[in-house]
Amino acid sequence: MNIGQAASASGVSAKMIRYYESIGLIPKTVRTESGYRVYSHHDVHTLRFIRRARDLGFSVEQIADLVSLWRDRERASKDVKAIALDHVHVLERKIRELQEMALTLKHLADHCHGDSRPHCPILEELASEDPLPVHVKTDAKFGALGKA
Amino acid sequence: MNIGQAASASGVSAKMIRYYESIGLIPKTVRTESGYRVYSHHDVHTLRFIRRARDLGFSVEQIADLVSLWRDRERASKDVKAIALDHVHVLERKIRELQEMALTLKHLADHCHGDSRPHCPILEELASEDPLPVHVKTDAKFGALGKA
DNA sequence: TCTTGACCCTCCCATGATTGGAAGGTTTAC
DNA sequence: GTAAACCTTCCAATCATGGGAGGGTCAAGA
Repeated sequence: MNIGQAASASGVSAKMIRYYESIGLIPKTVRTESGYRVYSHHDVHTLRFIRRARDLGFSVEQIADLVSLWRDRERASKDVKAIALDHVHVLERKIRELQEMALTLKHLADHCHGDSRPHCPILEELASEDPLPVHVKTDAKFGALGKA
Repeated sequence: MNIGQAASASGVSAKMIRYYESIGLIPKTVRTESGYRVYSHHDVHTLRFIRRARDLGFSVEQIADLVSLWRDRERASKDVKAIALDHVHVLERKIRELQEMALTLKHLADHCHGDSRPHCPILEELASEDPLPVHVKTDAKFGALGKA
């Protein structure tokens, strides 16, 4: 199977498959004489595993750990669970941060007439010297939240 | 005021101040003879405005719009409100995505004994050929959610 | 057999916001 | 006068992903 077929069978783009190979998340494949990468159904299975883990928001680093646990028949399930729960906590923290932002903003927007006049509590609040009301005390690292 | 003082007064790092200048979010400042940037209290006020908007998760592009509306005494408040509400919707979508991920993961973790034995429903689910249960149907773009 | 289009290859670049560092000049306080 | 604490510019890295250029390969049809 060529990379394109492996890509559509796994849901991981050809670009990403090459990238995963380059960073060592997946091993280097066999190549044809002319240099084309060749994939087996087993490889596709692994790629699908990776894609599912990505869909759950795991980082590539965590996925590497999960894949190696997956391959390890002697693994302890607590090791897997620890990674999963750790990630749950990260997700929950992000969720809380976003909720605080959304709540604060909604509150501000509620108080803005939203008409053609210039008066606007949203801008006033942003321009204020006082601490932002309730909710907001952001971990600024979170920044603009990935790309839209 | 030097850039370091402006940074600590505004909460925006010197690095970021230079960056904001380089991308045109803030205008180029006056310089001393020796090339040091000089900031006024007014500049610091603007930087603080920017920082607050960042804390609420606005992108630099949106902040540019907000700053120009802020400066515009003839602005219509509906323009500001539109940006804010648009952002609220983006936030809410992200929140929903993360909640789906967290819920799915928690569900899987709940069914994992987390002991020293290898059996693990989390890995089984990731390795499964079937669609992920409930919750998950991710906008993969969201990926690893910024940096930990 | 030749051509064409659909593949594949490897590089490099860009994203967004931010931090880090190197190499070098300036200011300040002792 | 010197050392520390600033400042300057430029370059690189982060993380996962996509885009594209420039070039080779393969399969199907004329």
